[in-house]
Amino acid sequence: MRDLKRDIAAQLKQTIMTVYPAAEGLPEDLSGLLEVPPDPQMGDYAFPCFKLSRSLRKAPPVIAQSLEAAFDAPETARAECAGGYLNFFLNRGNFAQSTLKAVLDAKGRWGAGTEGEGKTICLDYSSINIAKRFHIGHLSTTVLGNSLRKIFDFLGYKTVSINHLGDWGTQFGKMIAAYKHWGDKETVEKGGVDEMTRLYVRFNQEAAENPALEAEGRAWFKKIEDGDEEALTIFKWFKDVTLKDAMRVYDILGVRFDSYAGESFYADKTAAVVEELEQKGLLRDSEGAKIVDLEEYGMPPMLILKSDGATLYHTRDLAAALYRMNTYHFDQCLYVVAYQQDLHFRQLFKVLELMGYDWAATRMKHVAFGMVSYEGQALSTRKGVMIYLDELLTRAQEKALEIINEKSPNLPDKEEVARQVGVGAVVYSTLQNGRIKDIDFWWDRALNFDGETGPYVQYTCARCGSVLRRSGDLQNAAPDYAALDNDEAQQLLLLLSRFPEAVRDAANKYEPYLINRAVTDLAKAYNKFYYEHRVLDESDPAGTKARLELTQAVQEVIRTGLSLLGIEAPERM
RNA sequence: GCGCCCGUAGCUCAGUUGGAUAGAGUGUCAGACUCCGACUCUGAAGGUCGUGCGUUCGAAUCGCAUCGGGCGUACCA
Repeated sequence: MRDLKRDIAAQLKQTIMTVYPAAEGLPEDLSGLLEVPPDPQMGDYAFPCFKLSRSLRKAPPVIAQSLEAAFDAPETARAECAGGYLNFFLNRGNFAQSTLKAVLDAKGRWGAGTEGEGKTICLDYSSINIAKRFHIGHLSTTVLGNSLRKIFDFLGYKTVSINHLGDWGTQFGKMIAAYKHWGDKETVEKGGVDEMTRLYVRFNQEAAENPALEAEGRAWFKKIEDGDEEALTIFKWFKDVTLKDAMRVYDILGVRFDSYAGESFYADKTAAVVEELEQKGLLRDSEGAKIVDLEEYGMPPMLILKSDGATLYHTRDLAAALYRMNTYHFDQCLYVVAYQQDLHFRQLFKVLELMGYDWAATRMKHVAFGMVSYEGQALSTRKGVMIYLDELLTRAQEKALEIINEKSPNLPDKEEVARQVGVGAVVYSTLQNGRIKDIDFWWDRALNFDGETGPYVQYTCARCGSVLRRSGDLQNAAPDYAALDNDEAQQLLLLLSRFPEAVRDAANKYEPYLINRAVTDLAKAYNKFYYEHRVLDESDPAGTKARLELTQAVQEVIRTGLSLLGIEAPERM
């Protein structure tokens, strides 16, 4: 596509060089200096002349005036000075035509890119624990990671999505012991994760009175480590039951993984890491444990081996990082993990660096996000402060179905649409704000479908589809883009033209909410356009055709944006 | 104590590499729609951008200090 922003930047540069041949220090491409004015009435793009005033030793308004007089590119835009700003108003007809052509030619992939070709990104997200139920505390990592994977796919990267399962540790020995004492196969099969949790809770209760149980638990874990057949069979079965539960939620959300290599996968790969640390002289004895001292870098030491010689998650994470580099040769490895673990990752990356892996400093990123609480209280299964994901998703779908039954009783596939809308509402709200913000969960907020919500954006998309279905023969007319020479249509076109930038912004900052904003802005602008201008007008086929193209472009880009968030857009709702 | 993060409208949050009169949603109040989908649209009200000093032509944005809050701070993950 002809990039109008770049065109303006090029014309502007030429103008500056003509008027002020002595201008110095200008970048090759001025488009980075162009801004979007706060009010669309002021123009579509603006150049702040303050940037030139020092080197030219002239007042910004003077510069703006002389540039306005000399700027001559009517095909692209006209310039108008306002104080120290030079504002550009795009040539509306040309802008509409070129933007719509570009969007529609992209065939649903407007904003896609090839900048990631040949590059691999590992994304570590969701990373659930075995024998624990999927709850709202896991929502951010799952939804963020899924969206980031889609965004990087869209930009041509090869992505590897990894569910780094929490499936290693003494608690699994305890669970086996509990199972041997009080459990039976049928009850666990039927009760799933809940039953396993019950067994674990009972174990801890009884162990408080009967310390011998603790030793039993440790013994079972030792058996897992040593590859005992019975222990491994039960352990693997616990994993299968947990994953089966989780998979139900993943299916509803449309989330998938390329790898489920979790902590147990790295259990036999830690010895080599410890050996390597030893060889490189990084390991030190301290209070009976083995550590890497990081005092020089202002951090507490990283614990590698406990005083009993056992490994820790730190150790397994080191092994995992090296394994991933050797296996996938990643250009980036992202850890979508809550900010509580910030120190852990700073230590991890630093130790890798000290081991001589320079890539750790540049290619590994902790994509941190905020904490989830429930009505102001920290989540706690024990205290009953907990919302499970299947419950949330079920209630969201029920609410959606209720609204559908009321508003569109004759809709086909109501259940499927209710799933898309209900899940859309949950995912949308999770990706609505910067990821570092803490989230306090309230039911009424989670189930609100009015205002800036997923259903609102989905509704707008369906509304576009409805108009397009009704268009009939009007689709065959030749478009007259003068029909889009109004503020509402132009605002839409601007948002469409800026969508690719939003995708890249989201990728560079690991912030899907930027795409959320882009589609929301599009939906709002389309609803306003729709309200002010009738799309279908039998007496004006050419104008109608132009409005239909705009409608189709909006629908496609909203659908693209939603899919990058992990949200589906139903045809009708 | 030290480290990381956060502080913008009643509430939830945006605010681009510093740039024009600090914006949305929600809630409150008041309106619009004979019409392509009323899950729509418009308006009003609501602000010492935690506070202070500094840098700058210009600060919500950068620096320093300070107050408030969250998280972390070696044998859990």
